[in-house]
Amino acid sequence: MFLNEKEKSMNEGMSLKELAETIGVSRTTVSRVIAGHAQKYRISKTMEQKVRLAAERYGLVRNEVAHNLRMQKTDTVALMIPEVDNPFFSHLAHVVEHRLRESGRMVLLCSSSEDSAIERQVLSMIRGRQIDGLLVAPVGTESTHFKALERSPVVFVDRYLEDLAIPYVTTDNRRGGFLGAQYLIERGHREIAIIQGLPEAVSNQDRVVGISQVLSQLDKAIEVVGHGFTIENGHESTLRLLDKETRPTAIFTLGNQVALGAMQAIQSRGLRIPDDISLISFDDQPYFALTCPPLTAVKQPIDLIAESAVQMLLARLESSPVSSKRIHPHIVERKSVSQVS
Amino acid sequence: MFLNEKEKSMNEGMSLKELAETIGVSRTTVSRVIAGHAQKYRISKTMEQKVRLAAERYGLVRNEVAHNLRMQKTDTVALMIPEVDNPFFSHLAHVVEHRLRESGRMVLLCSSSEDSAIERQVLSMIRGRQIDGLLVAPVGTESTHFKALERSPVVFVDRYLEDLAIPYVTTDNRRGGFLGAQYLIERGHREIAIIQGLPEAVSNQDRVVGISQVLSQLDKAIEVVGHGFTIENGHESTLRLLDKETRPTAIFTLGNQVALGAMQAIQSRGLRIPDDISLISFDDQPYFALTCPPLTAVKQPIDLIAESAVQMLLARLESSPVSSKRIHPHIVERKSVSQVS
DNA sequence: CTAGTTTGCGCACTCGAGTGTGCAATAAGG
DNA sequence: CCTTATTGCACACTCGAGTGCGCAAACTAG
Repeated sequence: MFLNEKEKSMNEGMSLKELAETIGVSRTTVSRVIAGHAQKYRISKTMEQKVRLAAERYGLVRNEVAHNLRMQKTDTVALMIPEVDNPFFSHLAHVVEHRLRESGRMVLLCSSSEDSAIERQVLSMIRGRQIDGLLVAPVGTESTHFKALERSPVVFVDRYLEDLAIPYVTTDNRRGGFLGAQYLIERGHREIAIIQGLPEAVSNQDRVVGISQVLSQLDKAIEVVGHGFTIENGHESTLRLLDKETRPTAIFTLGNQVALGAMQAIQSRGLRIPDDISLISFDDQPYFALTCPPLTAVKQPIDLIAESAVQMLLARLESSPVSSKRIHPHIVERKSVSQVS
Repeated sequence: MFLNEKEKSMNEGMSLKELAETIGVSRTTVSRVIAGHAQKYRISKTMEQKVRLAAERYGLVRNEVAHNLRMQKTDTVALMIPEVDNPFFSHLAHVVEHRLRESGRMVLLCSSSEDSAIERQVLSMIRGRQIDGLLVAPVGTESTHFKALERSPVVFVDRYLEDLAIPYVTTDNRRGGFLGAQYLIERGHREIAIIQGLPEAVSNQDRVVGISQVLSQLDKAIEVVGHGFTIENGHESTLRLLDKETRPTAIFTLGNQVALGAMQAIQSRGLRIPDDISLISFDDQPYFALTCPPLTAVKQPIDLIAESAVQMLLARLESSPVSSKRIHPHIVERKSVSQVS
């Protein structure tokens, strides 16, 4: 597009090659002036001005594809996340896009739909596209298809694969799990149910580990149910929990969408939060302050995670050494957890 | 990346050129086999098999940049939206990415941050990148920088510029505004305040027009305040409304984030919805069902909008004729609007 | 006015893949 | 067995921009 119009006459869009022809100089010269190498290649001031003016006048638009081929880079970074429409990831994408644009790069948006097969498919689609780097939240724990990328500028974000030499930025999920569980324990809860997101996701696993560290001190075995960072999972898992003979006194959901589903389910059963049952969730979102009741949550500093990940990737692009980061979450206390006597 | 490793020995990633050299045939032949043109160019079955096997064995990865240069297309579509982290747009992006991937294309994610200057900057960044098409929700009403794209495969989504010959898919915002206002009127509301999103956005303007059609029948002049599809705008505008001597009996917010801010503000003043004041919002979101109280909203069929836009773009890529679409919204009734006597 | 230096610019190559055409080797026909 | 058709493959070009190097013209110096 953009260049296949017939009306070349209008001042929009003329390739470097065409411009060279219209002003009657070689492409070489134009290329050098545009690249700012005029001095280096001893282009006369006169000629330089001539080219500059013409570029301005005719609206020079360099063919980036050709440029990319020659330069062996594309100023493009791929961002692969499980679902764009999970607020956690959409915010992440927002910050990433913003920061990368500031650095003159563009973002290729890839979604794995939490499906390892799609992840592999997408990976093969971006292979060969000569992207400069990759930011990815891997779906599962399978590391084979990332193995070949260990020496490439890749940074894991939110999730990671420990057995690979690929740096990552993530919430300290164990600590988050720990904090959340502790919060419940301190308020007298003993019958605590965990509704997890995707069991395969490392972030999820770490959250569960953190929670276990607290709950294992109790006699009770921890109950972890559910499958998927979705509203549906939250809804169905909660219904199942509520139907049991001994209902938990508190539910800890491990994802913002899961919490939404849980709330729906609890309300649909005519129960009240936190009077009848308490609810706390991992991953705080703005609207948690407005739900009924406002939800207490373990907040992940998404902006910080996203910016660190971009910084790290930019560092890797310059071959600077980087080291993985776990960022501390904290509890945002609202009104969804009651004190149990 | 992906190819700059030294260990070519491992079966990951060998370019067409390299593969040709390793099996001792010309690149031409490999290229033709891979492109499926074996028959057309009379490549022998034997040779074809040989190439196919080698491709499989060595893990052929074609250099897409070179391919793109030669083919004058990139199988990439740019999606330019104001903010990725507005749930409306993140869902839109989700569907778009999904559908385009199914068609073998990738998505270049661009954000304009509701800023016309950034929009222009981004537009110039994708110019020359030889993208196949563009899906865009334009920021304002300025059409000059899109003028040059009239004959290119561009589709406006959610917002549009009527004076350009560029097709669009959008909610029928006038009708949505009409429905929402009518809903309030029918329930006895007369003092209605509108908190708009961005006044420059066509979608917003149309909503206001639709509302006016209903409210102009009343004696009252319509009160439209606010600026921006943000939580902050919702919050501040609402506070200002609440501080007036005659408080409106109902507020109609023209964006999902605006509604969130409005709720916060109302609650912070110790007022209750819908007893003290009613609230209805444009653009329904899943969590609206869980707020306190559940919010009544004018729902836009985002999936339908996104899919239509993609369909339309794919049609344009095949030079099929397309015509713009306005999709009907409808009211999702919940509990945030009271009957006023 | 000539020898040497500097300045200014463009040729011809590169990046990696796709394609029209030509040239051998083989097969078919008489 | 020789001619003609057919098959099989690769040369050399293309896409558009970047770059080493060389060759003229202009300038300086002797």
